[in-house]
Amino acid sequence: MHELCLPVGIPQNDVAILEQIVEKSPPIPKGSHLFNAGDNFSAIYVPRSGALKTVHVNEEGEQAVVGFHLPGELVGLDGLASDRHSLTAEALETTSVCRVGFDQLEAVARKIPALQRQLGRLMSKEFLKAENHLLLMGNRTAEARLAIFLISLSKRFEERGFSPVEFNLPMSRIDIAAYLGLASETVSRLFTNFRDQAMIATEGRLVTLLDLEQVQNLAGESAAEGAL
Amino acid sequence: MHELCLPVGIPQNDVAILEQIVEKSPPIPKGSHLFNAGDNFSAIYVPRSGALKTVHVNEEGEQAVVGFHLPGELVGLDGLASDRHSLTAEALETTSVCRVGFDQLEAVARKIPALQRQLGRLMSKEFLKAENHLLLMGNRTAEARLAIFLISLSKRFEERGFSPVEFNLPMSRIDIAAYLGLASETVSRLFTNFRDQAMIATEGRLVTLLDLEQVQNLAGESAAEGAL
DNA sequence: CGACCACTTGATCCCTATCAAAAGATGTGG
DNA sequence: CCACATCTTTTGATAGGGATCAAGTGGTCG
Repeated sequence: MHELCLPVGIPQNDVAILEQIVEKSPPIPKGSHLFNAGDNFSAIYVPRSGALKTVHVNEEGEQAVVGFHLPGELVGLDGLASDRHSLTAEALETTSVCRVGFDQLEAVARKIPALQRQLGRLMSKEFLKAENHLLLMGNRTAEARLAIFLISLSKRFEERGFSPVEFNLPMSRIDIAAYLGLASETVSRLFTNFRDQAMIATEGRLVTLLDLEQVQNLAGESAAEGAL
Repeated sequence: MHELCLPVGIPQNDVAILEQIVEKSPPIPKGSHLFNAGDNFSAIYVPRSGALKTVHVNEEGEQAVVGFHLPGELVGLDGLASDRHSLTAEALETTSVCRVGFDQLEAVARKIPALQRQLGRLMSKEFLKAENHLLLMGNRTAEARLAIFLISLSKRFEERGFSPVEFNLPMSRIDIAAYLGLASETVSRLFTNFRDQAMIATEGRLVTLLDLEQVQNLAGESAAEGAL
């Protein structure tokens, strides 16, 4: 599915039509921006390889990470409400994306009711992600936040055919901290703790989950819920 | 606009059509549920009077407040992704709502492209609200959170033709705390502090903003952003 | 090779949760 | 209409989790 740059659950017979409006862009380098807050909203994107983060930068320059986007995951719907992006999307590593012009997508969707509904579902899913993120930030210990984060990543990698127990984090500790609402020092310390308890092994950004059950314990039952 | 049970920006000529699919339900009493997490998703709602909160109740029974919904504000889109509601909507006081069957809304939208786009915008706006809530919870002091909350409420009341400086909170301190990710004691103390500094006056749930500028200072510039 | 980040680890402090208790509210049934 | 039960709100005391400040190490890129 994500080879076709289409995130999820599109009926087979509609794929051909969609393929026509998908543009494959050249890879963008690490650190560069796919779009910036304030840019006109013209398209949604799906990474084919690499990874993105979406961030909100406030007036004081602090940046809050709103989401991470692995291959096959949607980016860019934040611009739909006002025709301008409210977030900035930045490549965490060299990343190639598929671009789907929104006007064209709407035109196609108008002809195919099933696709129209899928589009609505897709938006709603983005909403649920934000909601889950919210629940993560509200009233959980730093330990639980990181545990939930690791489990969420594990699931997402697994869904994409990668190992759920050993993966490379595309993002820095600083980004993780900004995503979880913590200080980067705290995140670093937690990784150390988890390692000392033999729950995980780390080597730089390579993470191995050694005792998944224990991680899930720390995460609470909430880990069973939807992927972040 | 909210007299017609339609939240925002619907072109005049489409209103007549929409009126046909809007059902006005009898008022529901305080504490009762408009829908529960797990319920089938069949409609979206707009309060005409009263107020609602949407909550996520986890396995341990703790409840996180995801949003408050004043008259004219949309409720229920959380169910779209999976055809089941992920949240519970509870009346904070006696509340009457308009119900818009989603199948019917989709059918109408299919005939009117402009409406289709509005619907997308509406969903995206819900997404932005969640995102703002997220930024609120991440890395802000309790003081700043409450200040932002008060300013957001002020704006929303103003948009509905009520006084922006004196209003009755429909929700308890406990609900506010659960929304802001704080303990209810902390919220109570903050109200006291704000009152002691002559920023606000309170009498139970009646709040008067005495020094809006100072409240905005505490909130940081972020208060200038979108309504929560 | 040097400058600049990312990361780790340590020490300290402060904000806010938690525990406790009392004083309003609110609502119910007799 | 009052009395009792229950919930909300306030205020106090205490403790702890995580932020902050600081310094050193390691990795990366120009």
